[in-house]
Amino acid sequence: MLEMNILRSDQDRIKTALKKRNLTPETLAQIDEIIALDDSRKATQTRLDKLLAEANQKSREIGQLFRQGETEKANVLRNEVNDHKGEIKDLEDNLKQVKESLSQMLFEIPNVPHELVVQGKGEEENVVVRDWNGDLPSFSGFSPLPHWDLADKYQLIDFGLGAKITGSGFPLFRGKGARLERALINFFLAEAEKAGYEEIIPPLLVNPDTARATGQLPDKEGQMYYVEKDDLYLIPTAEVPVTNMLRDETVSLEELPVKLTGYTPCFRREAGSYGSDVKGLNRVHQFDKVEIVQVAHPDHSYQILDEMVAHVESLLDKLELPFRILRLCGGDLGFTSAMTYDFEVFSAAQEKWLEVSSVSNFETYQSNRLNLKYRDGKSKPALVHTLNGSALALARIMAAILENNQDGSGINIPWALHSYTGFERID
RNA sequence: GGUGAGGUGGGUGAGUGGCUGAAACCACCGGUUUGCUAAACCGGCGUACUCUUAACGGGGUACCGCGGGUUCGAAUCCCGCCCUCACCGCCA
Repeated sequence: MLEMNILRSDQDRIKTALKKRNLTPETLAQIDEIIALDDSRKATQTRLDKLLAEANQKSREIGQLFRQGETEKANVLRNEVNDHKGEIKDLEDNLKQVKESLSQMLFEIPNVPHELVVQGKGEEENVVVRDWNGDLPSFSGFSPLPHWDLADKYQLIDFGLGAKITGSGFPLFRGKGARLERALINFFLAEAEKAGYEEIIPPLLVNPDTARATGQLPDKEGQMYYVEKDDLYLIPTAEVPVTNMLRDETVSLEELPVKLTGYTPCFRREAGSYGSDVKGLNRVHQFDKVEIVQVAHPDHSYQILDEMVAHVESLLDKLELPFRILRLCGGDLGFTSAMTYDFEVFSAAQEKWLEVSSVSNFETYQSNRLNLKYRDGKSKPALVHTLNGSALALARIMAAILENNQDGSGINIPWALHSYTGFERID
């Protein structure tokens, strides 16, 4: 969530920037409400502190008087303290309530877009910052099959069995399909470790505090699978457990940037999706993903964002996949992000660009909720910037690899994966 | 799941109702000393909120796992929850 003191001191800039998200006027008006409510919070706080100070003072005197045997005077004071108890209780309750509604209202204000982010309604207005200028895969002598047909033909993925065991959107990988999946995971992890990321294998279920801290709750509650009996959520991305490792921590300057990577399956209910978008691997309830996370000094976070984008580029280069990079416009930008680059890979048979990675700088939006700070020696602890990105999401990469590398009689595995798969071709 | 012990500041750890925001030690920072290092000595050393100040700073409040309660007053007493450790049960 946004920082209250910045919201107060910088509200014009923030309002202007938030307009890029095409927010309703009501949402923008909420900022004024928040500030007004915060004013009343301060007043209540001040009044309460004053009463408590008095009560504390008198309590100390009572102790002294009792020791001196002056019980009468003590009793007078005791009654005085009791007289204010009602008001103190009211103020405390009021304060608690106000704080709660304040944070609830703050949760509803999305992050402030970076100045490079353009205004826009939706994905059509995203800015292509790096287009694909090479050739797109072309096929002669046969018509390319979409990946779900290839998966079937070469027995790589069995969607029917997945549906039988669990339901639709839970693919079952088998044989060379399973090995290719595992090869991709290992390849991505190895590349991340080469780039200096520490590998994490986190829990796949998280408690509500954790889900709240990275912003999945209350925002995306309906998108997560929930285990009611134990009050736990299945993670929609490794970002959730990995970023929460640092919740309520203060890191020293030398520890920055913290670089973490983790492979996990990701679980998403994807309520409301339908049509060709969900065919095959395009949109599934369970998929594998290697995530990269960085915790950075605010002065360096955009440099680090570029570094992370370059890392994802290098992965796609090595996989020989045609891709383009978009900077999301205000309307398409995620709720918690200040700037996001999306990577799209061309899937040759579907003739579609598929989103395979999203790399974002959250600035202090996440760290504020996480209470994640750094200390630079002398000054007070300050909030860090957090960033994360997929490097990469497996399902759609798999789809693109299968479709782009088919030659009519089989599928050629990209060279970079050979040592991970142990085979060079599927046929 | 059962029983027992325990959760105090960056760490170890004292503290069973007021003089304890919290001893002591370690770590850390500053200083004295020193050819350098070390040692010794002196000083400093939590966070959040709030009021005040041009600022340095100063005042107040809250926080001893979390949430309630008792009391004029709670780290300390009571209740609930969470977590850790040990043993038992179950188990990949």
